[in-house]
Amino acid sequence: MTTQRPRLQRATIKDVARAANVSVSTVSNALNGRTDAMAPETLRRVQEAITALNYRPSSAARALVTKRVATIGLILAEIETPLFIQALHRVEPIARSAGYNVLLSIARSVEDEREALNLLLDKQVEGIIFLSNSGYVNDEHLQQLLRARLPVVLVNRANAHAGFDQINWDNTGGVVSAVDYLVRLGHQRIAFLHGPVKRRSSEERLSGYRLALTRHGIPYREHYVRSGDFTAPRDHWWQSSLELVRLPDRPTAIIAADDIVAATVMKTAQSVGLRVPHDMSVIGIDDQPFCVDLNPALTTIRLPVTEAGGRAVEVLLGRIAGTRQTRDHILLPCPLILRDSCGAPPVQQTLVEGA
Amino acid sequence: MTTQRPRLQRATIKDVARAANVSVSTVSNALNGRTDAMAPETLRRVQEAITALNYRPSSAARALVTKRVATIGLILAEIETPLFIQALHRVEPIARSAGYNVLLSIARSVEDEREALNLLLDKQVEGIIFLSNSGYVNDEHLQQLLRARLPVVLVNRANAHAGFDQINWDNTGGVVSAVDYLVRLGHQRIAFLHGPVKRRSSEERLSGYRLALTRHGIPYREHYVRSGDFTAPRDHWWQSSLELVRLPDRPTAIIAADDIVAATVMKTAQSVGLRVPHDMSVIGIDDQPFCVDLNPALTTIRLPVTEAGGRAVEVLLGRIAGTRQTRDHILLPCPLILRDSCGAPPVQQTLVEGA
DNA sequence: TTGAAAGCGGTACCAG
DNA sequence: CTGGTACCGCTTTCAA
Repeated sequence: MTTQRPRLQRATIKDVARAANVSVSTVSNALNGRTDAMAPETLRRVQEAITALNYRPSSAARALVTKRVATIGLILAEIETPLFIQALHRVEPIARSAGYNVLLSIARSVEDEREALNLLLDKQVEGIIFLSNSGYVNDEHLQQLLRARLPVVLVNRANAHAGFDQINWDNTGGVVSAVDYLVRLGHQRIAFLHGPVKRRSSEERLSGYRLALTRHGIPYREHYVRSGDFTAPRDHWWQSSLELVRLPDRPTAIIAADDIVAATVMKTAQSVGLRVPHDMSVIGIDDQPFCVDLNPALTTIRLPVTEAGGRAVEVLLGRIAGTRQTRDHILLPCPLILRDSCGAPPVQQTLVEGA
Repeated sequence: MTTQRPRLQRATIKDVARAANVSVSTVSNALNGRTDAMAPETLRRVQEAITALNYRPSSAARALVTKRVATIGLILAEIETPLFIQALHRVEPIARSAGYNVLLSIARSVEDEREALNLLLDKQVEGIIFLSNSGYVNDEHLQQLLRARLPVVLVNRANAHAGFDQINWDNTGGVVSAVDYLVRLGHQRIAFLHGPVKRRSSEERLSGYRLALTRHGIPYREHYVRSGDFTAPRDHWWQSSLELVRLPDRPTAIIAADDIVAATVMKTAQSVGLRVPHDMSVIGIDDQPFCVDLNPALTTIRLPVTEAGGRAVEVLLGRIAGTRQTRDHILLPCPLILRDSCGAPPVQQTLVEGA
């Protein structure tokens, strides 16, 4: 009376062997493509048994002996912009087509990241991708990965880790090209609303801003630069942009911390009667899908997050396979995507000043 | 001369046992909390050995014998809106806090889903969540899951599957409350730009639209309803909204297929000189983060995707644990989020008609 | 060309 | 309270 247990047992390799009237080794050979020196008849019987029993090799058992789990881990920092997680759309398909599964963890804090890491390590993943914001955090737990020689790729990670492959994007260059573009349009009074300080991306962008200004012989003006936190209430950005817009020497162009902030800036400008881009040019950062649907469509600096994700898997898989020897440090460009939110600065303003 | 192999072996339970001078069973007991009847001294020695050797139990070995891998699978359809994938922010943390890892797959098509499913099955995940769009697709591969009695939760899945737990949201109710709201504001000429046909969500929304109109005694007018595809070029929606806006009996309010389309509608309206909401009210669907930053901030029907994800894990984990017996079929409400894109219909228009 | 048997690293039962 | 040991399902020599 063991009918108590309705849980159907999965067929094992033994069952298949028995059904096909061969030994387990033969089944194993068939399974793993070592089929050259195998009698076609035998192979056929094995395959029939497999389908008949709906056999599916136990990956746990296989992993136990081969020490390969065909899984990589992805630790994704919980990030303000919905952009980062989109990288999964690239990461998983590439991994899967190489026969790898993706174990995902969301890290909401450093402690959380540590915990997530431990779970991945328990699962003995063959490699790990970290996709983070570029905040400076305590990274010590990464050292054990170095010691364990586990393949790791760091994407957009602030701290320098000589031992790991890294993929970043060129924040500085992105802002430089934005400023260049604005100057080319005739702007001189360019404001910059930048993101959280204590973050490498912010520092790089700010330095890009200063660098470009210097190159164009435009003085850096403190009051044209404001910073904020993405997690801060939206009022903050609204307030900052309002102040900017009300300045006696109002900037004719504003580069915003991200697309959302740019949308806020446009809204603020419009609320005080300024037209974008006629009276005020605006540039965002991120290139989120909605940019094109804003009114006007937003010119923005694209962050190549998805591409970075794709490159990350490729590098990681290469390292797992042992193909790749040297440390990679890839820097992806941040192209300026031209749309409708920028134009020449208003001329009458200059006239007013001259008066 | 085995220095050839620098790959450092992980410590095994045997190593720990040896180091602590106890048997493997004792270590295993200590590991699994069967520590009540254990001499404190022994326990201490075991723990010391564990930390000293940096021991980490092999989950593969453990899975092999316990048949539990502490992993669930999530098959996410590649969906137009970036909203769905956000559910991961809720799913993974909940799963992890219950001791489960999440294996993620992106399904770009039905065949892809089938492939992804097979990989998850190979990994012997303990349960699977499907987060899909509500397109009608060939679902036969789900039947094997039913037969295998694998815990499965279907989120936003079109076809009816009596055997599975399901979580959906109330598309019909969402649109009904949007129409109700518009009617309450005084609108009678309400247009509906709806999403891809052959999708349950579209059907439900359309029926909500018709239902609400009927209730309010407003006739259904064909030319107020247009459909489109989210993957279609944005021109399509632009074209549709332009036609709507140019109608001699122009609608005073438009419910759009999603927030992006709503943004396009607002843009189109503004481009022909209409003010939103003064001359034209607009309602979106989704409630994406940028809604609040549009000009004007978009009133929209919220899709509770993230909450659905959270509920899905809870249901799944409950079923895995055997806690849950009856099939769940949860329907989440789609609340109307009031912002600034709706107002009373323009009065002069009525006057013109009367003239 | 196929089969037998020894593990992989744990768990859990049964002795002692 | 602790130890010995038979598996779990598969891979992989090594023989036949």
